[in-house]
This record gives sequence, C-alpha cells and structure tokens, in this order.
Amino acid sequence: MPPKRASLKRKISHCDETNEQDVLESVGKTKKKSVTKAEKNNTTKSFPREKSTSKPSACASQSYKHCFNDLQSSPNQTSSWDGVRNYQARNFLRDQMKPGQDVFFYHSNCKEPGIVGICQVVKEGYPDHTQFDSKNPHFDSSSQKDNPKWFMVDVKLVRPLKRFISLAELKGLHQEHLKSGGPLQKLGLFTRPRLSVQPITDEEWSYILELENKDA
DNA sequence: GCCAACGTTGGC
DNA sequence: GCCAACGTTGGC
Repeated sequence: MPPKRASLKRKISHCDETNEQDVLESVGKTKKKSVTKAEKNNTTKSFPREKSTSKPSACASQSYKHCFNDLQSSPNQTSSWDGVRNYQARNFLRDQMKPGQDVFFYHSNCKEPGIVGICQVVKEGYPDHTQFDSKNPHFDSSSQKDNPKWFMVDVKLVRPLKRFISLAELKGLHQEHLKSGGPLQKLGLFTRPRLSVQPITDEEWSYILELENKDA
C-alpha cells in the first residue's frame, strides 16, 4: 500500500513571542549559522530529501505544546502529536494519517502563520496519554482508559521548506484560484477554518511544493 | 433533537 | 486585544 500524503497543520498557540523566537533560533542552531530576523521567516535549511511516492489523502492535526523546534530537537527528530481535542481533527488524525504519509507543518497563532516544513507520519493513531493526566492541560476527565477519546500520531521531521510559505501568500493564491479554478481553490486551510488537522489533495500538495522554488 | 449560551480558536 | 467562526454544552 503506497504511502499517502497528509497536510498537518500544527498549532503553536502556546508558543508566545518568546517561544517563537526560540523556534527560529533553534532552526538557526541546527543550521549552524546565525539567522537574521528576515531570514528567520525564511526557513531555508536543506535537509535530506523527503521521499515522495504518494497518493493524496487527508489529514491534519493540532497540538498546543509542540512547536517546530521541539520536533527538530527531539531525538530522531520525531515526536508524538498530542493534544488534539476536536472530533473532526481527531478523526482525520486517527483514521487517515498512516505511516509514510507526508505532512506539511503549518505554524499558526504566531506573528506570521504559514507552512514551515515537511514531516512524515511514523506511527499511526494511538491513545493520547495526556487525556488521562490530570496535571496536563489537555486532561479530559470524561475519557476512560478502556475507551480513549483522543488519539495522537508520531511524526518525524523530513525537512524545513526551502522558504517559508506564509498564510498570506496561500490566501492570495486561494482567492485567485477561486476565480480561475486553480488548484488551491478548495484548500482546507480556508475551507475548514480553524481545523488543525486537514486533508490535502495530491494536486494541492504538488502545487504548494512548487511554490518553494518560486519567489514569494 | 433543537437551539441559545457559552467557550475556544486563530487571523488580524 | 478584538472579533468572527466554529464547536460544545445543557436545558427543554
């Protein structure tokens, strides 16, 4: 069964300005060069290429506490994606995100929201342990261990995008494509606002990937 | 099962 | 910090 693609939009609502800074500085560290403010929004590290033999699919995810730098600094650049507490997002995450799928990492809730990188699903949906932890912000007292409500997946960083693709840019294209019938006319980011885990079609995926090689 | 009230998300 | 767009809750 061929791996599928998923667009994964990761929330960083608990990343305040400082954390956002940390995120980007961490990128800089990884790159072993200093990063100017301007460059920071242009995440330009080239990592090993992602494999990309895929079919379209749907998926997305949210997490409050995970930022892009978490992923980069995690062992194996892999981390679990916990904290999804929306049923629609949960269903995408649990039922459609499968190992091997590529995923876009979207930064939201920050000064400049946009896509910053590519990840890959490495472990399919399994119960999110934070729902049972009363000290965790995502604790859900209504969830029972023998029948967990919430799930998470593990994702591995594939690479940052060659350049940051902002929400503003995507929105502009989306609006153009609404008139022209272009590939981003139904992009989940705009047709399912606020949903943190969203499907992406193969066509959308390829189109957005191409943007990487163009000027903003 | 409806729906008003309320809470949350996330762009701006 | 504001507010629109949702989602969830709970009374009925």
